[in-house]
Amino acid sequence: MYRVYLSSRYAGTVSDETPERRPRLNRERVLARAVELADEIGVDALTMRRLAHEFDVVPMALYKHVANKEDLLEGMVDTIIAEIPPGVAGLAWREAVTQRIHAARRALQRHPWSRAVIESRTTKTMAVLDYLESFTAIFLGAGFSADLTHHALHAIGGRVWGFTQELFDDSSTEAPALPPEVQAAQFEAMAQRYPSILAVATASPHDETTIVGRGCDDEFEFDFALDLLLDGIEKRRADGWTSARR
Amino acid sequence: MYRVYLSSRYAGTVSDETPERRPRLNRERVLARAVELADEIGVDALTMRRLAHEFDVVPMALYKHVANKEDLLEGMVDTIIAEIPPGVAGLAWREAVTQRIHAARRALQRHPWSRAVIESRTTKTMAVLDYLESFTAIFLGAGFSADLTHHALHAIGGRVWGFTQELFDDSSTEAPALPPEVQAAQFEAMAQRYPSILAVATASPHDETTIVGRGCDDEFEFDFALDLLLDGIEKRRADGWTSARR
DNA sequence: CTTGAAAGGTGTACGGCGTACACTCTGCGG
DNA sequence: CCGCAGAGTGTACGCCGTACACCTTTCAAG
Repeated sequence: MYRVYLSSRYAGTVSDETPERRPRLNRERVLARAVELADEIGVDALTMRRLAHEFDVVPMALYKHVANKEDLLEGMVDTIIAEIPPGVAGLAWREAVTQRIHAARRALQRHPWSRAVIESRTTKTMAVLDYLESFTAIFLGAGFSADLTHHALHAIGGRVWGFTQELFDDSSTEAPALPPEVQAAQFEAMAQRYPSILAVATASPHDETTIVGRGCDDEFEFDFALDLLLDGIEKRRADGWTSARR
Repeated sequence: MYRVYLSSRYAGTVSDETPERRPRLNRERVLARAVELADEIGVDALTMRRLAHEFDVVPMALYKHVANKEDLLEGMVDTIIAEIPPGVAGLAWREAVTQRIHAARRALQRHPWSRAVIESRTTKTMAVLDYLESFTAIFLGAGFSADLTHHALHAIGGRVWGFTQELFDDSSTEAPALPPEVQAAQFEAMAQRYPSILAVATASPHDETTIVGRGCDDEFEFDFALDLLLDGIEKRRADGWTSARR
């Protein structure tokens, strides 16, 4: 019985010479593996049991390193936010903002679950606040009033993380190859009921330079919207906008 | 035994005269009660079991009316989208868009869970597409190119529903009255580490016309951001913007 | 080297979830 | 009156997060 228990604590090797003891868990290793696992199987499939299994450990073992699942997710967010490279100094505010947002976007896009998790967390961790602080400082440092900065940040919203506020979820998996006559019928019904949507949806692949069949270019959509917002913010600032008389 | 089974199918009355048979369930009643219940207890607490309990019915009874929980949520979304009043005709495009968005916002704000549920659904229901069609038609009808309309819709994104892309969750419940010296210490630490955030966060209550202590005005933030976007869209259109050379 | 406490890992168990499946009962058109 | 489709029931399964008591390992102080 003692042997059995011990053997369960050794890694894959069956021979008991040079048993190669499995390293202990710690919060960092738990979080790092959780992030990887969420990347692989999706955050919904990430359960305490599944994660524990990755370490050949019983589920409750994780609770020595994270308080509960909420704490795990919070720690995962902190982990990936730490991957955002720091901003470069000496840029004009608009370049600084754009650069920072794109850096965040690149980092967080590696983890498709980040948007849902970040947005569903209500309490902000220090890592989050640090990023937001660096972001806010850009505006104030460029001479923006606290008032305008406040509203600008609200307007940019989740885009500070590089998130798009998606409307159509284009990344969805397509329906698996319906027979052509059914597809044609669907298209016809669509054209009848949703002529405007159809006109718009089929517009973008018509550009001669674009690869045919390609849907929307996320990056382009993102930059388009961000430019709109920054244009507006710049103009409000030049006009000396203030919210005082509201 | 027969009596027992029967009695369980009668409403509150104990006397068995004029037994007042409980009306049968149907999809509409299930969805309507689900919406109410989600409003009351939050969508996370809305479970098949809890909802069934509302009807004094066994959980599996619901499955005669909805395919599964996903279908339930989808139906709930359709139900509240149906509450959005139709647009009024004959407005200039910008007024039409603003009016439509505010109508959606008013309708959906009555259901705080709507944002999370709508955004986490990947497949669009007919009600969703109908709304989007009416929205798209405004732009095309005003002479926007399909190209610009496409990108404009992406830029507006979730704001077509009146959603704000929140950054700070101001609606969170405050920490329950810490001792004042702890609060002061926290404030001091905050001021040290997050000076910019603090400056911005405390800026808005300083307006002389605002009620002191009031946080951000959601409605104002929303309109501010929407104006920014519509300004930009209007300008792109006036400039004959096109995405061709990208 | 011994020891003892802190920290890491185990095992069992509970209550909750969505829902599959087989059933009983009800209402209604013939 | 019958029979049948559809409504509602009851039981059960496999997941989930995690409380609690326990055992084992580690490591610094004696």
